[in-house]
Parts: sequence; structure tokens; C-alpha cells
Amino acid sequence: MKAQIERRAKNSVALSDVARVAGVSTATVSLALQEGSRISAATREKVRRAMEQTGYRYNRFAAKLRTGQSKTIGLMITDIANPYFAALAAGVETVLYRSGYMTFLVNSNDDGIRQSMQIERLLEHGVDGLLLSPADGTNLEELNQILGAGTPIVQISRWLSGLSCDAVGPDNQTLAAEMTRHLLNLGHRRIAFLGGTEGRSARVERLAGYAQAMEEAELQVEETLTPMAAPTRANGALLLIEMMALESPPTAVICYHDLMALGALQAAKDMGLAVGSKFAVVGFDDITEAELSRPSLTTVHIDAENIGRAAATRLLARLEGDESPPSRIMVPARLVVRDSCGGYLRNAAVSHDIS
Amino acid sequence: MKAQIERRAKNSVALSDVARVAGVSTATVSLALQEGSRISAATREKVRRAMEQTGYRYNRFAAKLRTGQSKTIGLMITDIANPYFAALAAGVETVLYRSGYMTFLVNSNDDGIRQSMQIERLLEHGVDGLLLSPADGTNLEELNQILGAGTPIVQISRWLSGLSCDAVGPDNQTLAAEMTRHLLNLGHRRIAFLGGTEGRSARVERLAGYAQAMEEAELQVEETLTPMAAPTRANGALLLIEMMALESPPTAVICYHDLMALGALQAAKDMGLAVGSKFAVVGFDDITEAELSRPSLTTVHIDAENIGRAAATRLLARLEGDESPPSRIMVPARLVVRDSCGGYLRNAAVSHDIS
DNA sequence: TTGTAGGCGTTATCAG
DNA sequence: CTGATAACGCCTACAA
Repeated sequence: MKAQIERRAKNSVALSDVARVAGVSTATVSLALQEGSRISAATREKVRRAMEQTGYRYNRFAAKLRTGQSKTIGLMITDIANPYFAALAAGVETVLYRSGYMTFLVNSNDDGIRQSMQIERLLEHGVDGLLLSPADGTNLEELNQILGAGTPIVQISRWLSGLSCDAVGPDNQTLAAEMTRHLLNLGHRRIAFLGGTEGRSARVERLAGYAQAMEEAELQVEETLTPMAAPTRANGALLLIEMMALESPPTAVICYHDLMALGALQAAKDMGLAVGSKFAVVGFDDITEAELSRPSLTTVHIDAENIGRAAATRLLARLEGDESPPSRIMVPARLVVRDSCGGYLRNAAVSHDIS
Repeated sequence: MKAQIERRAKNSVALSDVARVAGVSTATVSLALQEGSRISAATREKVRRAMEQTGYRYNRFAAKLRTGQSKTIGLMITDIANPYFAALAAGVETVLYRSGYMTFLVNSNDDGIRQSMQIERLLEHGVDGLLLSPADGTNLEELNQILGAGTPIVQISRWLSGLSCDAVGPDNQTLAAEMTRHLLNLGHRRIAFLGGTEGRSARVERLAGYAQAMEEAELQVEETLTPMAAPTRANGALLLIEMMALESPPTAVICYHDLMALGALQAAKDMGLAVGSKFAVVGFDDITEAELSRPSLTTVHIDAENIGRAAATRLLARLEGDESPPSRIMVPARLVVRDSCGGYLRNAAVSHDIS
């Protein structure tokens, strides 16, 4: 009973009310709402006034029921509290909002099961498209079905090889190769690559870039120097400790990302290694902390907001009917040489910075 | 034509299809979907199987049209790229998702005009409620109308005095008083309060706490010592420089928040002030950088994720019909004494930390 | 316990 | 250029 009244209060003014007040049909009012339709200026004005008078508000739900378009997309990321993804979300929201879309935000916590449930819910809500940073354990088949049903997906930051859709992110391989060459130029020969989990695109690609540069320098890539681990600060420290226990330990470590690098950096300092002169620790992402740590961290600056913007733009294109084959969009990034690699000791190396 | 086909492909399976396959009516299928309804186990099973067979997906749009409930809320914040709000968003999303709600994320950029347009859009999309960190220049009347129409709003982190709805945030006044007392205990007598803009709740309340503690100590609050300015790092530096040009400059400055404090800290160092011994700079929020700056920043730790959770919980209660009078919910926070106030020089002061 | 029927607010079709 | 009318998919009295 009460609910009835409440509902009525909320959804009171409909097209039909406007039509009655304006003395025209609902069809006319609907037409008058669209920009370029054949409606006389006089009628249009009448309708405009009636809408104002009644306090009419467009009801997208009803429209969606008719048209199948919700003007809504889903943004699924693995951890919104991570500043990297927060910046990414900001970029996405800006672009989508400007084009009249609203963004559903969901957090998968990097859990494939949870992600599946969230996708299902997003689809119940009728999203027109999906922006996805795929979680560990993503169900590929499910995503392919969604694509098959005509809902576009754009992957952000990470990508799954078995998914034939657009993907936007940094050019990990090139950047990792760049970073490795930088360390080689500094004179390092035993270089390790630490962390990241199996199959994760960022690890695969960064490792490939590392291997490429090593091979260019006619150095072997040893498996003991490329251990995997979940990308956490603690694991960064742990892996470094393991490394240093090897018979022939590395003199430089490239970490999966800054968080791990920061962990490794701490461990290195604790172990009394001369980070920044004889020993190098570097990362990826350029999170705020990277610049503030002592020694400051050499890393790759990735502009997450830019990635978000690019991904949203791509999705909008798909929504407008772009049917070109899926592509990987590489967003610019750059090496940032700071103190943790000892690059400042040799001026020659600094010129290696891609500015 | 093509759009037609596409739409058909997407929204193919409806309740009626399931009903046909199961050999029952749509009403029965609908009933079978709700948990506690009077439907025989046998029928229920038949329906379940038919749903599976047809690949049925619930259509919330259609349901909303009938029931007026969208299971959707809007989260409006002033800057998602700010880690503080990102953490807050994470808290909100977690709680709402668990209760079956989806979150629309919108970024107002602290612009009242933009915020108004966003709210309008959110309402077009039929959100059941609003979580709002009000932007500068918020249109109060508009918000009051929305409340009047029965859409609950919960303010987060900041609040507007003219809005009779719940608000969730830290207990700014108490915390600022605490901070001020801490500085007084360290022997400071001329203490300034820098920044924040006119009328912004956080400034008003923090300033009140500051004044309260000053008065307890029988010290005057001088207007020259409480200048306003938009809360940016640069303004933090600027205001400090102005302060130090006074005839009788302060020996301690409480900044509106950490970002300003960090700016002030830099300026203080540049001016050769002995920050951490004779001169104190403190802030609010405990952003990541606070701990990493040199000297590390004494501040108030505010758990943004917790605020997000509390706000979402409150909104859910309203959505379920809670009609108790609007309240301000104070989320715990605590003083974090680090190096920038010189507290470490006097052990007595450290016990002042609310742990 | 299950079925029938009407309507939520919009848009598309087709006639006028 | 405008109007009547039939969907879109679901829910809910009310009837059986």
C-alpha cells in the first residue's frame, strides 16, 4: 500500500502526462524529444513548455525496454583501491560520461568466480558493453559467449590470449626490453626478473622483452633467475632473499611491478646490498611511492588515466558499430631513471631515458 | 533492420519463453523466481530446468518498470583519482554489491553545475538512492527536492548544513582539537590553521576543534592565523610563506589536509625552518605520501574505505524503510604522531596518540 | 497451487 | 507533421 504511494510519487510524470498537458499525443512528445525529427517548431515549443510545467523526467528504463539500449556500461577492475586502477577508472568515467553513458563500477578482487557473478549481474542490468581487466581464473568461454551475443568487451591493462576482443594497455614487451638494455648498459650481466603469476599477460610480455634484450646481448636467460610469485610487496622481499642465496646471485633485479620492487628494495637494504651503486632494483608502473622511496625507484611510468580514456573510446567506437578486427592498442609509456639502478652514476645511461 | 536482428539476438529469452518450454504460465515462472513463494517443488524444478535449457537471463529493466526498484545506486565523488576517494569507493562497492545493488560511479570534479547534470542523469537511470560527496557550489534546493520525492541521499566525507539527510565522516572537530592539544603540549603557543574553502564542512569543523582547544588553553584565535585557500599543495606552500611574513609568525601550522601540509612542509624546508624540532607542520587524512615524506608527516589517519562501508550500510537501511531522523555518523579516526611536529623529541607527547 | 489479464513508460509502425 | 496502437519483459491482483 505504502510502497504503491511512494512509487507513484517517484515516477509520477510520464510522457502521457506531458502529452495531455500539451494537448498532443505521446508519440508527438516522444518525437519532440529527439533532436532531428520532423516536428513543427510550434508543437515542439508547446511540448517543451508542458514538460517544464509537469517537471517531466525521461525514463531510460522504459526506453531500454523498447530500444534495447541502456546507455550504460560495466567497468570491472581487480582492485579499485589501487591508485593505478583508480586513475584508470577516472579516465573511463570522463570519456563515457561525455558521450552520455553511465558507468557501473565493480570490483572483482582478482577472483574469477566473483567476476563471473558480476558479469551476470551487469548483463541483467542490460549494459551495452564491458570494460574488463580480467581477473585470475577468468572463464574464457563465458566471455566468448557474451561477445558472440553482440555485447562488446574491451580489455584493459591486462589481456587474455583466448579472447578475440580489443585490448588496451602499455607495450610491455618493448618497455621491458628497454629497461633490460638500460641495466645492461650500466654493466650488469646477471639480471633477474622477479614475480608475477603464470600466464598473466603482463608477466609474459615483460619477461619476453627481458629475454629479447638478454639475447641481443648474447646472455642466457636462466630459469632460476625468473621465479614467479603473486605480485605483492612481501613476495618482492621474499624472492630477492631467495635470489641472493643462489650460488651466483644477480646484480640487478627487474620486478614485476613497483609494489614488488619496493618490497625487494627494502629487503636489499636490510641485507646490506649497495642499492643504487653495485646493486639495482627496478619496477613497473611508477606509483606515487616509487618517487618517494629511498633510493627512489627506477621504473616505467604508465599513465593509467590515459589507458582508461583509450579503452573507453574504443568501446564507444564498437558501440557505434565499428566492426574492424580486434586490436591491441598500445598506450605510450616511458622509462623513468631514478636512483635505484645506479643510473645516475653514469651520465651515458641517462640519455637512454625515452622522454 | 540490422539493429532489430541484433536486439533480438541479445534479448531473446524472456519469461514467456521459459513458460512455454516448462509448460506453465509466465506468472508461475515469475513466482518461481522469488524465494519464498507458494509454488510446488515439482513446478519449481520444471521451471528451473526450462530456464537452464533456454539460457534465460533476468531482465531488471522490465522489472523496474513494474516495481519501481532498480537495485542501483549512484556514487558521486569529487575526484575518483584521489586515493582517498578510491578507497572510499571500494568500501561502498563491496557493501552494495553484497546486498545485490550495483553502483553507478560518477565524478563531479568538485563542480556544482556538473554535479547537477549528473544527478539528473542518475535519476533518469532510476537509481534507488544516492551517495554523495557534495561538490563546491552544490544546488541545495535540488537535493532537497530529490529527498522530498523519496530518494534517499547519504552524504559522505563532507556535508552540507542545509540538507536534512544522513552524513558519514570523521569527527573533524574532536580530531582537530586533539591535534591542537598535542601541539600545545609540545609547547607551541602560536598555532595557525591553514586552508580549506569557505563553508566547506571539513574546514568549519576542524577550525572549530582548533578554536576549542586554543580557548581551553586560554589562547586567542587570531584571524590572521586562519587563512582560507583551495586545498592544493601549491596553496599549502603559499600560505606558509605568507604566515612567516607576519610580524609574529606561528611556530606550528595545522593544515587543512595532508596535500596542503606537504606543500607547506616543502616551503618550510626551503625557508630553512627547523621542521620537526622548533617548527611543526601537521595535516589530516594520512595519505600514503604522509609517511614517506621527510620529515614524515604527523597527521590524522582516516580510513576512507571504512567511511564508504558505513555510508553504503546507512543507505541500504534507508532503502529498506528506516525512517529514523537523519544523523551524522562519525567514523573512528586517530592521531598519528610522526616527525613533522617534533613529537618524537618528547616522550610525554607520544602517549597522546589515540591508538 | 496456478492461470488470466492489465499495465509500467517508451518507441516504432502505419495511417491519416 | 501528427495520432492511434502495439509491442518490449516483467509483476501482481484476482480468478479459477
